[in-house]
Amino acid sequence: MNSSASARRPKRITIEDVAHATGVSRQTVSRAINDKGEIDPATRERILEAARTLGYRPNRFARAMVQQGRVTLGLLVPNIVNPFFPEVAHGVLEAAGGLGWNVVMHQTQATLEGELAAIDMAEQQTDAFVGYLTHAEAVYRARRAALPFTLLDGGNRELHGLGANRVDIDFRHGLEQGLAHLVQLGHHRIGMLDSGRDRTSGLPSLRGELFLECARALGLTIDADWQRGCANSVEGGRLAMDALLDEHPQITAVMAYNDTIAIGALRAALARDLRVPAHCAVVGFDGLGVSELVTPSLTTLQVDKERLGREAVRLAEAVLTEPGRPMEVVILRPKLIIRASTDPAH
Amino acid sequence: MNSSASARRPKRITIEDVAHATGVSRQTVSRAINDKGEIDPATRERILEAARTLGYRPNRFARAMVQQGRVTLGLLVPNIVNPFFPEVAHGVLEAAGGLGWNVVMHQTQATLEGELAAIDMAEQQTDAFVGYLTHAEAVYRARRAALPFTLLDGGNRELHGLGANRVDIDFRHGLEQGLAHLVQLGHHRIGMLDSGRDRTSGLPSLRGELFLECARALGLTIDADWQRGCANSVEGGRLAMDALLDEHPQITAVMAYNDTIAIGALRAALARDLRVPAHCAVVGFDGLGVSELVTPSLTTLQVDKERLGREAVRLAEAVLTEPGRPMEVVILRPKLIIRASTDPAH
DNA sequence: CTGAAAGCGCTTACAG
DNA sequence: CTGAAAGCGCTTACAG
Repeated sequence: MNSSASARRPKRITIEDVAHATGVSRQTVSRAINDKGEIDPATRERILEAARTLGYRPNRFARAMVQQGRVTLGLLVPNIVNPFFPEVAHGVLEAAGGLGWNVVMHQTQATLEGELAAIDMAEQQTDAFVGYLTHAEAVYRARRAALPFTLLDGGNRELHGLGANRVDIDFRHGLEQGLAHLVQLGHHRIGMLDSGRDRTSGLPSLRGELFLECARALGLTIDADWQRGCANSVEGGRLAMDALLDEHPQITAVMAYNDTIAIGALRAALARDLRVPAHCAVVGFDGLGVSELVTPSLTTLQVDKERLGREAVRLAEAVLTEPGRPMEVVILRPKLIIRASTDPAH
Repeated sequence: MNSSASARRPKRITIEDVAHATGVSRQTVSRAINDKGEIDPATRERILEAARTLGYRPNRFARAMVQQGRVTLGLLVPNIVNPFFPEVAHGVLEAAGGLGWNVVMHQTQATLEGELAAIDMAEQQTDAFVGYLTHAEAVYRARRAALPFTLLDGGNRELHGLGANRVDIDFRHGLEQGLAHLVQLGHHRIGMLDSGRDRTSGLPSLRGELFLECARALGLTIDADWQRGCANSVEGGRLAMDALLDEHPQITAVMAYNDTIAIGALRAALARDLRVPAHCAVVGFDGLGVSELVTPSLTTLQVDKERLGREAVRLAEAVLTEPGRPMEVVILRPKLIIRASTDPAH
């Protein structure tokens, strides 16, 4: 009789309990709780009082089932502490809030297990999700879940063929602008601090590849050695920049995979008493808030991260409204922000 | 017959529809969907196929009602873009994830309306919430909601008497350490860049008040004019520091309300060709990641923001498990991190 | 102003 | 291996 389940769960207080305690029916309690009219103020007070003392809270699932519950959106980010993602999250939260949607957030750490776990949660608890998936297997799982989702582009090539709604960043256009800016300033020996993520395969990242293409299109000759993978951190950028300058002192400018790595590059240059940009110019990517606060301030390709989030929600809303809808890809162009790390006049 | 409600909502596909389409009963469909045993593999496939083509997804509210749904925790932050809060959120997400809880996030903008709206959402959609409430009225609403919650300390004095579970920051201990550090370096004319938030009342903030108390305890004489309110931004700190240095050039060090304001102070000093720390030392508060990246790097009182989040979840879990539980206040001590903005040897 | 009935969409025993 | 019954905790018409 006293099963372990009933022993553990203290048996939740229901509307029935309040009804009993007050000597009225369930729906009279419902009227009081939901502040409907058509109820005697005195009994209303009596019921509310009883509900309070019993600690009654309506079961939100039961309520949601009969009314129709609010839409809940899952948001998957690798890690909210990485300063790129709070801005994306902000855009998502604002847009979702405007629709009256709830947002439940999951961190995936960009690992396969993390992504699969987040998808499983999303499948159970949400109506759709948006966010970053870095493993093709995770995308397959998401599709099998028959749950509408919108992918945000982390620059992972493999995911492009997978036919999901996406919000992409136009990395090529960003790199073109950055390189053209450097060329205009007279640089032609330009290195790149690439992400290390894809380097296990021995290949440059998508951004790294586009860098080479754009450089060629501008008539630059880039030695293969001038492009180095590094860990995605300030320290990673510092180490890679240090090695790059050791080996190839003729380089006069570097483009970084992102601002975090670029800040590491600034540190390496300054630690060797190299002047930035006089001896070596540095360009970042992403336009994090911190890029404006470091010394020298960082020239960067600013991505509208809030808009990224807003567009993702817009696509999610579109799919939810119109299930058969053809796939849509939104492409956002980064904007070149010129600062002191390339422009001495800044 | 074609009411506007039914016209708008396309009528959701239910388990019954799948059962009809396949010619089996509801619970056979349930078995197939939930991958239970005791089902003929062939019918299972047939059902799954039909479910896919019909676009069937189990109603999560119905399911949650009969099983017992996962706990959902509300997380209220002023704004996720402010770099203090992602770390708190990270702690919350990690701790909640460990309990198998979902987290739904709300931004309040620290306005009364924002906080009330978030509480209303939390009341409907969650089992408990944690986060920042800056208005006493919002705390009253939260208590009336009979929903367990844990407040995180934003330094708002008014909220301390309200008898809610809290995780506080020991501002006094932090300021003591910061001031003692400055005194040890030989500073005795020390200014403070205070928050502007509470200055409408003409009073210093809680942190500002504690600053004065600690300074007195150390035998320092602080002119009332040396303490200035400012907007909570880099620019706010810059403007206030500029004015402070104009009016009181004898000041040799400043403590800031937080790192953001301190970074503004650094900028103001450097713009006047004052050397930091030789001409003026600067101490921040919070220990944001950016404090390490600016030049000079910023001495600060580091708050363990992730732990803040974890403790909040722990308290929420405790209240949920043991409803009658006495109030608990956890107090976290900031840690002095000495860097170049005070220590020339750094 | 209040209550009896029906139903929201599922799952969980229990028969067969 | 499959189905008829009961029930999860609410709200929404509908009577009275």
